[in-house]
Amino acid sequence: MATAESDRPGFLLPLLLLAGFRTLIDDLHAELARQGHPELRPLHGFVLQAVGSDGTTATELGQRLGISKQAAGKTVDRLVALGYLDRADDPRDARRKLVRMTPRGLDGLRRSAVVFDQLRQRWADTLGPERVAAIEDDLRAVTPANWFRLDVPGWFGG
Amino acid sequence: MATAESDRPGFLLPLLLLAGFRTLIDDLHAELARQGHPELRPLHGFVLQAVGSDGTTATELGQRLGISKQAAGKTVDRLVALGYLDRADDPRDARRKLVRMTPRGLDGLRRSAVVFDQLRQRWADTLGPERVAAIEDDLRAVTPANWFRLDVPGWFGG
DNA sequence: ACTATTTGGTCAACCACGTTGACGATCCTA
DNA sequence: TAGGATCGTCAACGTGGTTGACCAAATAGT
Repeated sequence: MATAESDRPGFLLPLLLLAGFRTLIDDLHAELARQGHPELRPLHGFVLQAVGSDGTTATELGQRLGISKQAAGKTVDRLVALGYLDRADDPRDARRKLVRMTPRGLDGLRRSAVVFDQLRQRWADTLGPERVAAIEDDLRAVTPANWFRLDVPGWFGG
Repeated sequence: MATAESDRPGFLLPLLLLAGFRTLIDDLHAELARQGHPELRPLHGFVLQAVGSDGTTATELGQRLGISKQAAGKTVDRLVALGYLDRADDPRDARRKLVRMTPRGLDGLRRSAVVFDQLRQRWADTLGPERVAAIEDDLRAVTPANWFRLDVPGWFGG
């Protein structure tokens, strides 16, 4: 039974959306730690996703993530130190440094995708697949398109 | 027309939830800035909410927000500096410092609530009220209960 | 071909928001 | 009254952002 409209102050909606997001992220994080990636921070999966199997540069990564090239560079530094990414010179442009995924990075990304799929399935088991799909459709309808294309200003927070 | 299940990789769901959250928060933020509260950071509204009209202490605030008392203290520092909160000695316990909302803080909190209600209404205009309610019901069902009671570890992120 | 501009990466300083550890001061309890 | 718990704060640190400055390399314009 749905609660009456008057019982739903507006501040609950953002809180629930945040709760949903963080629940998924925390579960992912815990599962990745169990699967041999304890150093992978929650947002790193999205960074790996943004790097992609073709690799990128720090500047381009920054644009995709909607953050400055300096911030992207620092994030790359950390993931390089953790062994998830590496840097290589671009033979065709001596200014550019290609950022590519290492095998470990690829493993982390693949596992992230698998776990996310499992978590979504768990929601579907609880709510029914059509309601999960409805949430996705609805959120797509009320959020700017660039959000789910990953080129959004500040999607990291901050 | 809903997209087929196979078209919905799991990583889209958290992204859409985050997009929904940040869209609301950004819109709130922009509107609050327009209404005379440009310094209010997106999360400050939740802090004011947690302080409440009765006031609290830093330690208790930390428990409500699921962060350390030190972090809560620093957040209070900032909001005091901005004129949204003030501190007073507790006459019955010299260790405690009562954190209370100033008139400006109360104004910010009230406006936040109004704007959030308006934003929720805007979603209802687009999606239909029953689908917004369904999103809320569904998210309640798949997230731990403490989330929407505001006493959750690390709901700030980080 | 040689300047002038743009672009890519990095350094430095800074800020917001969190963490842990330590430590007085105060309160409560045995 | 001694011992322990609690409150606030200080300090050091980590992470994830920001701006500004700057050099080197590529590109565009004359």
